[in-house]
Amino acid sequence: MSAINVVLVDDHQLIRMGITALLNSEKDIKVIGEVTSAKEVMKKIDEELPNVVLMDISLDDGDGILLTKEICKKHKAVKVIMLSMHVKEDFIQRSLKAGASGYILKDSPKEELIKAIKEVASGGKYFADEVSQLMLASYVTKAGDIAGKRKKSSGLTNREIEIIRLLSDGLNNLKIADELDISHRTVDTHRTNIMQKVKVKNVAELVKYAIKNKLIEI
Amino acid sequence: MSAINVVLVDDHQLIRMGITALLNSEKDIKVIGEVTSAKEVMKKIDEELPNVVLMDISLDDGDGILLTKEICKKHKAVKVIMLSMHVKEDFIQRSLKAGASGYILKDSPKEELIKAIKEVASGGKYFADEVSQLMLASYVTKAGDIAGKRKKSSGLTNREIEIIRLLSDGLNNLKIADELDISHRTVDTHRTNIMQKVKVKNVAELVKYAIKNKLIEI
DNA sequence: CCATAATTACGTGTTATCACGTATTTTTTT
DNA sequence: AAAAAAATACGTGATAACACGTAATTATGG
Repeated sequence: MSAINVVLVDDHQLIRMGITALLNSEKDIKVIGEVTSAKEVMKKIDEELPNVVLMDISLDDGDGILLTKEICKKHKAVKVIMLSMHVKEDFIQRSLKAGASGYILKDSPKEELIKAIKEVASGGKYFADEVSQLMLASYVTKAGDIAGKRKKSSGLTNREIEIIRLLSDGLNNLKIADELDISHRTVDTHRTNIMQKVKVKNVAELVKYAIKNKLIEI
Repeated sequence: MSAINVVLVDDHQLIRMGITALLNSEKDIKVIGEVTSAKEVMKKIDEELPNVVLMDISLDDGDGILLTKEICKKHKAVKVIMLSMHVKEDFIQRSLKAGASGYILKDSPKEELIKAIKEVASGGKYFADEVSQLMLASYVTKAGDIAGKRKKSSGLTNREIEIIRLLSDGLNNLKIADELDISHRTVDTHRTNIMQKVKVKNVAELVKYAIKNKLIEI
């Protein structure tokens, strides 16, 4: 069989080198491209059309999850595995929703990474043990519905939280509208409602609110 | 000249592989040992007596800073460079106090790591640009003198940092102008320069930058 | 004392934000 | 099925942000 072609997206040089070194020792896997910033991702994917993308979830200049969504929408055959530092329920959910086929941790043993790539390349899914465990626990309690909990504590709706995240990532109304496939006027409405609800009066304060309440990571 | 002997302390497999791969391409530097957990560190250092220790600041089963303190006390000739994921002021301060000779980030370019090792091995000190910048910003307000030592790090001016803080607090140009007793057009100029310097394109990203670099607290 | 950096300030124009609204459709809950 | 909540969308208008500039004063370091 031919080797699995992998494109690596991570802004951490050491991580990139580590993964490349690790994967190069596998003869069935070939790293055909490395991307260091969000804005170069789509171009690279379009060019290389890899079998698997290893996607860092937190890029300096963007959001790995949004990129994943884009990739999955555009190229159905390209499978994405998220690479994350921590086990965060929220991130896992959003990643899956975006279309990721796997979720592993940066301190996973090398065997796990290789297994994940092979599994995903052949159409399957793979999640790190810690992640599977969390998903199971979450499923058992209430079918993974953390939204309900947050609703009570903050009064924000899911959509509003989604928009806070995008706003905090520096997207303007038009780009958010584009992302969510709604009118920019709707985004404006959400924004107004959000500002009122969390009692802030501009984006700067909203970003701080989002960080404080762990809606986003920095 | 003989090679610089390095011992690597990090519990992340990918990071260890990355660094080793990177350093192996340098003929003046030799990785003579890798340690994955805190409790093995001292034994390894005692045995190998390396020139430089690359120390992950956050180990699963211990504290890289405490280990650094121990190493520096016991072996004056062994220099320690901290490896950190983020720019955290208190980590930097504690590391310096513990006796570290350098502080670099895991997403530093490879040249920086090599430069740091060589500099430190020859008795000097080395800090990543982002770290120097923070030290500058932080100590300039206090009585510190470190500002003068590494000032050429392409950083922000005092006024610009002041304005970032006010922007991040949610003040608009007019209020900042009022606060600082200058024209709002001047604030606009500062804002433009800041955005260009830190390479962000709106307030949301600027706030995150400020938090990341500890210019403000949340 | 001279060069450079820092701080100050303004002109002009485009685009985005924010603050009021109103209002329909869809989803969820009771 | 009815009520409530959430998500959708638009009108209008004032204000602010952002992107180009240019350019004159301070400080400050060599």
